[in-house]
Amino acid sequence: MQQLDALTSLKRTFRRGEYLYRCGEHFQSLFAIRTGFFKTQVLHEDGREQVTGFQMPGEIIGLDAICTDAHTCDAVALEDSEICEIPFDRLETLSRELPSLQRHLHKIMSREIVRDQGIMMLLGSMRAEERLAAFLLNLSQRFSARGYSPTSFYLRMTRQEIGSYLGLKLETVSRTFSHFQEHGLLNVRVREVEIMDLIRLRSFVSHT
Amino acid sequence: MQQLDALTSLKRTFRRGEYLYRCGEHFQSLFAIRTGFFKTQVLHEDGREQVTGFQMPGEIIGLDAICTDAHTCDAVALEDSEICEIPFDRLETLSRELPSLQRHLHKIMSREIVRDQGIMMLLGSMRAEERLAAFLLNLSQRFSARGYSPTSFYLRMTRQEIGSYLGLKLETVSRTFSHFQEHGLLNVRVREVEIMDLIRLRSFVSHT
DNA sequence: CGGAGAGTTGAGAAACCTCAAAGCAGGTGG
DNA sequence: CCACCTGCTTTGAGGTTTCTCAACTCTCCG
Repeated sequence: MQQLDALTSLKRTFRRGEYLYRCGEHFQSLFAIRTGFFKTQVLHEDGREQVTGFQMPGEIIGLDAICTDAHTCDAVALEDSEICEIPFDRLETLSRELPSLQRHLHKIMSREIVRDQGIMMLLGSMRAEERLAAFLLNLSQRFSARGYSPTSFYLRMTRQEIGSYLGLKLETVSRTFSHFQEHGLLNVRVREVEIMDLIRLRSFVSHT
Repeated sequence: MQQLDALTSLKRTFRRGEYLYRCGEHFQSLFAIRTGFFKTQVLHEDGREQVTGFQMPGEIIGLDAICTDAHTCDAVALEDSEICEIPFDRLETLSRELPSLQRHLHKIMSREIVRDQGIMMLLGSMRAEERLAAFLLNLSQRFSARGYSPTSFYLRMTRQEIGSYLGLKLETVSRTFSHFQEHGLLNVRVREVEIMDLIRLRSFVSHT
């Protein structure tokens, strides 16, 4: 347990807009978010960007870098944040001694794979309304799990970042928000979202 | 080493169309493909399917199931295949004793995460021609790495399966193949593909 | 030789994107 | 403390890509 504490004792803070790491940098540590909000993104050579995820407190980032010892994406703070740095070689050493830690690490990596499958589903076979509904429900569920309101929250990311994540243009995201509002599903005031009809929003994702 | 051999001694064969596992089944083992070809797919409740990957010899499948002890997708043989079953609890036990095995496992899981990121990029920000070009180049590279021709190969999957993987309809896949052929990039005869201009095909993905 | 599944091609419709203009909000410097 | 500036958001109109529906062809088996 002392060892576990030691493993998570390295804390650092980041201002909004600061990079936690950049694509290509040498990999040494995973990062656990304590407070704040991050995005991860892959940049294509021609300037196109793909946001690959939005991370909240309690989530681990950097797993993609293990396979090549170099980060394969950027991680950027979307608001002032605090993270724990977890040196990966020490995590591996410790997980050889603690089977429960080993299993936990494997589950975290596996969960990331499952999360990515869900995004593939979203990008590959849903239309704009379904994608945005799925996105909002995912945020709702994650805020809820952290003790915040599942129906009322503040978006830390721009329309363009949402669009990049969902494979849509920012105008389409904006229009879809307006569309949901017209139909009484949401109240949106720029980044402040209030879900008015969670049930109907869910039905968008599962059947329509 | 004896232990490693024991770990991979469970072999099974599958006929084309047979399921290696199905979504929801209890998770016990990872599977290493020895010969053959598989696809993995997620089925949505309303019948939509999303192909999440095509797997070749040497690749490991089942990693998604670790996090919940249940498979989150189906794995189906696309041709007669042979696999090694790797009981996961024994793999974990052994990897606690062999740091190099532990590291290897982590790299495999991380590589899967990176692969998924690449697909997100593809689905989120590429158009049909770019997607198909990227897909073909990926196959080319993987066949090449296994000692087969990088320019001439047989597709084990249907147009619909390619389309599902790439987030396109089968007609669009078919048209895009024809389009590539008209422009002298490929020769396609149904499932037999010959890449005529690898360079130009690459330029499709990186810049156009 | 016949049937079933897979693939190709065409025409029209729908979804989404592009370009453009205008409105808003938040931060900064005077 | 206010005015301005910048970046973000909204909304509209028209264009493009991809989808849908349909017909036809091909290939592989039995």
